[in-house]
Amino acid sequence: MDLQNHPILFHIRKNITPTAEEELFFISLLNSLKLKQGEFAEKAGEVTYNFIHVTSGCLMTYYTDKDGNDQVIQFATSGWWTGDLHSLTRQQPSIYTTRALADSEILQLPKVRMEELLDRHPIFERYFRIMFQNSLVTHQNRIIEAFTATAEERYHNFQKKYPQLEQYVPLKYIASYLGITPEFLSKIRRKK
Amino acid sequence: MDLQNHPILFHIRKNITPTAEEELFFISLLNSLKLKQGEFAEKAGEVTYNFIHVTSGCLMTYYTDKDGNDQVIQFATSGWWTGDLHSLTRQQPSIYTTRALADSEILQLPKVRMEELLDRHPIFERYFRIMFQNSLVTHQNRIIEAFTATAEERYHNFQKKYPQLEQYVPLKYIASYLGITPEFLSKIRRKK
DNA sequence: TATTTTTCTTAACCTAGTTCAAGACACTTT
DNA sequence: AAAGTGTCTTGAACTAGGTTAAGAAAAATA
Repeated sequence: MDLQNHPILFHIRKNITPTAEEELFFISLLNSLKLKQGEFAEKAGEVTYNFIHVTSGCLMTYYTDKDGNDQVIQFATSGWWTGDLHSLTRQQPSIYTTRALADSEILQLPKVRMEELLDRHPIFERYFRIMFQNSLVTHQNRIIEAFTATAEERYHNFQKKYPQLEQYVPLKYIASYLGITPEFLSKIRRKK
Repeated sequence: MDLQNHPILFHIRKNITPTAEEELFFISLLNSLKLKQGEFAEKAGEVTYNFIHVTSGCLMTYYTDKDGNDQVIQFATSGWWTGDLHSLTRQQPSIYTTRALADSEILQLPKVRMEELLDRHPIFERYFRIMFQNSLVTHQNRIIEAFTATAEERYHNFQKKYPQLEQYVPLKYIASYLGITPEFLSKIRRKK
């Protein structure tokens, strides 16, 4: 896809109005990448620190605990940002893994380049501030949901939020996202 | 407390380096307020949209669902920001309530003034971007914890994270924060 | 000091969700 | 077509945590 005319620019222009030069600089920092289903964009333990924008397809970001259990943090469909904020903030290896659930196109913004961007063109601070602020609302809602809704309610909310995902995402990842076992998700499905 | 020399300025200077004029302007937007234990800083349904910085004491922010159940989202001790991001972002009445758990001193930054601040002095975008980014890490950890840890583990993590809170926060709010009933928290406590 | 109100604990019973183990279904690959 | 592999379902037994209701302790008020 042509980077000079990439959909991400339209998203940016909804929130801020950079100059042509600033846009060009931003674009120059990005790695454009195609992932096949199952491929990794970022692996836990590595020190890559990319911030990732999903152009098309779908990625998931998950955390693996000491017992080897995966906990899916989020699904990122087109137009979303994802990545390991934790390691982006501190100087530590990534604790999350980001992986393609379908053939996907992504843009990678490496940590150091993001810092470069924000130092040189502080106008982008606003863009990321708004993005983080919105993301925080989503996360707060997820916390409320986790504590107050039943597994069945969470499942129906998931279906509303990601209408087409269920068709190609293996059930075990959906179950993980919902915080239940695959077996129990199977039982919920049967009831319908 | 003297606003010109307020601890919040030291926190700001750790992240950005505003001019004296910018600092003064920021300070001029803040309402300084003392709350007695039990008093409200923000009530659900109202249209105040304050962003709140806790100078001393402790506040909690909670969500009340249609059945009248409270879900505590976070405790904010000194140095923290809190408030209703949801209504801060959209033009809707607040869905969260923020209340003092102990006598507290706070700074209120009304939504419209925050916008004014960011428009006039974009350097503060960076300050809030960093703040939201850090907050997001905290929220992500809480989601992982909610789904992977047992109630007992969450309780012990809570004790580590907020060492002195348990002494003056009513058990029902701690239970709510942990996503369990007060009765079950009582059972967990007995085991020790 | 007595009284009322709120907070916390205990116990008996109940349920949402887990664990384990067996099959069923859908795929590739041969 | 057979055989192998991964994904999904089903069921029986179990456990973490909820519900209800009663009482104990503590704090507020008279």
